[in-house]
Amino acid sequence: MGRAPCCDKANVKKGPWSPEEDRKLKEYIEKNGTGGNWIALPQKAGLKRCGKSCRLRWLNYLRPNIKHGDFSDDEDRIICNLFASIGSRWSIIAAQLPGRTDNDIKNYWNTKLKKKILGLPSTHRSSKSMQTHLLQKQNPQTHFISSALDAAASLSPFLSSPPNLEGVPISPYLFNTSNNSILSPHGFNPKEAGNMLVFGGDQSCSTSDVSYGKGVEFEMSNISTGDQLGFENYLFGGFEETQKLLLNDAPPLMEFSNSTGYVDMKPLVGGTNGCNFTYNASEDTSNIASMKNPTQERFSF
DNA sequence: AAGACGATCAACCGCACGAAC
DNA sequence: GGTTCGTGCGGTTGATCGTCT
Repeated sequence: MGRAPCCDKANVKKGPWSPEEDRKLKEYIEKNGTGGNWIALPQKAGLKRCGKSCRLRWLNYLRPNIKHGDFSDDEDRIICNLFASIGSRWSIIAAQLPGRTDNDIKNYWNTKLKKKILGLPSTHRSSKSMQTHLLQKQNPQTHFISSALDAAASLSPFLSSPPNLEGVPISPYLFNTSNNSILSPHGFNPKEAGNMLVFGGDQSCSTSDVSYGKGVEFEMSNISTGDQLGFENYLFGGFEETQKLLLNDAPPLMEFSNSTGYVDMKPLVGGTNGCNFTYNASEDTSNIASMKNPTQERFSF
C-alpha cells in the first residue's frame, strides 16, 4: 500500500502564485500563525493549494526578513567553505546566512557560484565540451578542488560522523588527486603523490553582524627527528600559502589559526615509521591553546 | 526579425524521518 | 512494534527571459 497523497491533487492549483494568493496566505499566517499544520492551512486560508506549496511559498518568499538579490563576497565564502565541509546540506548552509533560504542558496550555487569558483565563463554559448576543455586548462589545484568538492558532496566521510562546531561541521577527507578517490585511513600514504588530507573548515568568515572562525590544531606523534611535514593551505581557486616544518627536537605540533578559506592539508612525512595524526578544532581562533570544547579525531597512517 | 539555445529561479516531486496513534 | 501522517529536505523540472546567430 502506497502513501496517501498529502492533498487532493485534482483540486489544487499548481504553478506560479498570484498576488492575490500571496496576500491571502500572508494575511492568514500573520493573523493566525501556521497552527503547526500546513496540510490544513490552505483550506482555512481559502486557498486551493497544497499545504506543502503554501509552506514553500511562505518560507521562501513571504515570511519577514527574507533577503533577495545579489550575494556578498562574505556570503560566497561561507557557502564555499560549508559546501566543502558538508556538501549539499542546503538547509544547514542557509542557517548560517540570515535571510537566505535553502532554495535560494541551492539555485545560486548551481547556476553561478560553482562556475565562479571553477573560473568558467557564464557565456550563453559555452558548450559542454568547451566547459570540459576549460576545466582541463585550469591549474591543477583548481581542478583538484572541483574534484574534491564533487567527491566530498557525493561520498560519506570514511571517518566517524563529522565533529560539529555550533552547527558547522568540519569533515576531514583523505583524498587522492590522481584518481579523485576518497581513501581509507589504511590506504592513505602521505608519501605517495596525490594523497592529501582535505579539510573543510572556515577560519575567518564574517557576516554583517557576526564574526566567527575556527582554530585547527594538528598534532603528529610517532615521527622521527628530521622528518619533514608540509602543510599547504589553499584558498578556493588559488594557492594561498605553504608552511613546512622540519622537525628537530621541537614538539611535533603545528597550529593553523586565523588562516583564510579552505584548508587542504598535505602531510609530507619523511620518516619510515608511519605517523599518528590528531586534530583538534574549535571556534576560538585567537588562542588555540585555550580552545574551548575542542572536537577531536585521531587516526594513524 | 525570428528561431535556437542557455541561464535563471520558482515551484514541484519524492523520499526520509520523527511523532502520534 | 507497526502504521499513518505531517514536515523538511534535496534533486529536478519547466516557464520565462536574455543573448546570439
